[in-house]
Amino acid sequence: MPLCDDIKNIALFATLTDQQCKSLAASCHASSCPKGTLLFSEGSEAAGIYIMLSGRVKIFRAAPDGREAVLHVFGPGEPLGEVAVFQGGKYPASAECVETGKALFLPRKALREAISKDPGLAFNMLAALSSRLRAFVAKVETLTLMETPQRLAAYLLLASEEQKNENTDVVHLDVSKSLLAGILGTARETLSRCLGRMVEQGSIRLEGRKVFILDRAFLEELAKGTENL
Amino acid sequence: MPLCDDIKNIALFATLTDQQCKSLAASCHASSCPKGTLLFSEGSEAAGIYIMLSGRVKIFRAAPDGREAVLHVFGPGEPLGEVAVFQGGKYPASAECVETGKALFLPRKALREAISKDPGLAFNMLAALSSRLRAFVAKVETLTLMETPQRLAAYLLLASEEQKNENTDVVHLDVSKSLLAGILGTARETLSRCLGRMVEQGSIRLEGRKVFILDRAFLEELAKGTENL
DNA sequence: CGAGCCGTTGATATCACTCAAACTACGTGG
DNA sequence: CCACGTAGTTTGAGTGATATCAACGGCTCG
Repeated sequence: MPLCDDIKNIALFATLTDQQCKSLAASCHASSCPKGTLLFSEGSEAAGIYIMLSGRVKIFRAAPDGREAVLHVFGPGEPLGEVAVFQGGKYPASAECVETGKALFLPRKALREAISKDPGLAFNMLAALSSRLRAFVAKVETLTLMETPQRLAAYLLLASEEQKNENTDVVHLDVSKSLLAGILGTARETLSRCLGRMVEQGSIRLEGRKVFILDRAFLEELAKGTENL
Repeated sequence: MPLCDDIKNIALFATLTDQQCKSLAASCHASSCPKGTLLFSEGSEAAGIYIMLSGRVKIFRAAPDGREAVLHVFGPGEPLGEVAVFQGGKYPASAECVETGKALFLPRKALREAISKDPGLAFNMLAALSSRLRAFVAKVETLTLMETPQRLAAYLLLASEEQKNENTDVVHLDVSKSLLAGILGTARETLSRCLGRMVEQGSIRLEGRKVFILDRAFLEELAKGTENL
């Protein structure tokens, strides 16, 4: 069972025994997701959760006029759609693949059974939701009290934290600039202008999707609101 | 034990047996919270969760310049601070009492033990966090794609839904207008102006903290973005 | 080669924040 | 009973930032 190995590599299921993994593997299935695939849409009945094995998904809410609010971008190992399994029964947002990959689907019944049998899994799930909540807290904070340049600076610094495997000051944007604009809650044009001003001001250098941080201190001041662009 | 009765009335603990309630009651304690009390502040080490028995608390993040982003306002029966119990160990935001009342404190260890013993409680907790996440999804959506008048209209309609015990079209604001401005992610002045325009336009009537909805259809159109103020 | 997506730049208008001031309601203490 | 302080609220005027509309160049992919 190749699925079994996939499951063991998911942080959420790290505490499970081989036996439990097999049992889970029996009720779930993997499918390939070309870019553009809609995994589920807001308001639709929730059949279960998805976990990306590869590729990338954006979670968003769409307005009638076509604009959308990006809530998260999830990569491999991250579960999506759990909220609907535990409350309400319907997905609160839509999920669309933005980078071709594979997704694992796990029916809600199987997940609930696994949780009720294993308190460890319950705690992992609680921790996952909690960390999601933390992300939202940060998002609401930036949306409410920061303006676009500050949000952008904060994003770049955070991304460089996460990518500190390479100890240089290079951040590789793992999303398109359009999507990044969505993540920051602004328009493509505004993001473009902000980046332009940062380059002009000398705090960063741009090279495609690579961002070279030239003046980290300045970005930090900017994120704190001490400085202006 | 009066605490035991209090615990049974909390939705989160509805599934617990009398025995389990007693055990929980033994490890928690209630305290009075005058308006202005800071229950905890962001970044501080989390000792456990609080559950309001009466009164009201606002959860917020503060910026260095004194402005703040209001994340939630919780009333009786709602737990706060759970995120830190399951992940990270530190509170992600601050909690301040905005209406004098009483709060129950439950140490994290006691909560974790209770959850590991009772899958039902684990599911209740997962449901509570999930519904919190739904609230955040809605909040991020309004912050990202709506402007203040639309957010206000959406808030009024939602509040009138929740207060449909009285079948009239009267919404009683349970928070001060300043706090409401914080909840909507805007400035006091802007909120004041928006309300003024609504009154002028004829869709609502104001009387202290009471809002009379005169033209519900208009507010609905406004919230959808179809109409303007 | 054309279609479509991505990214940039410019011009314009509008919204909302900031600063500033007055006005209410409420409770306290003289 | 009134003067006073505080907290809450409203209004005005000015300014800055961002969304929107529009046009253009680059890129990939069929």
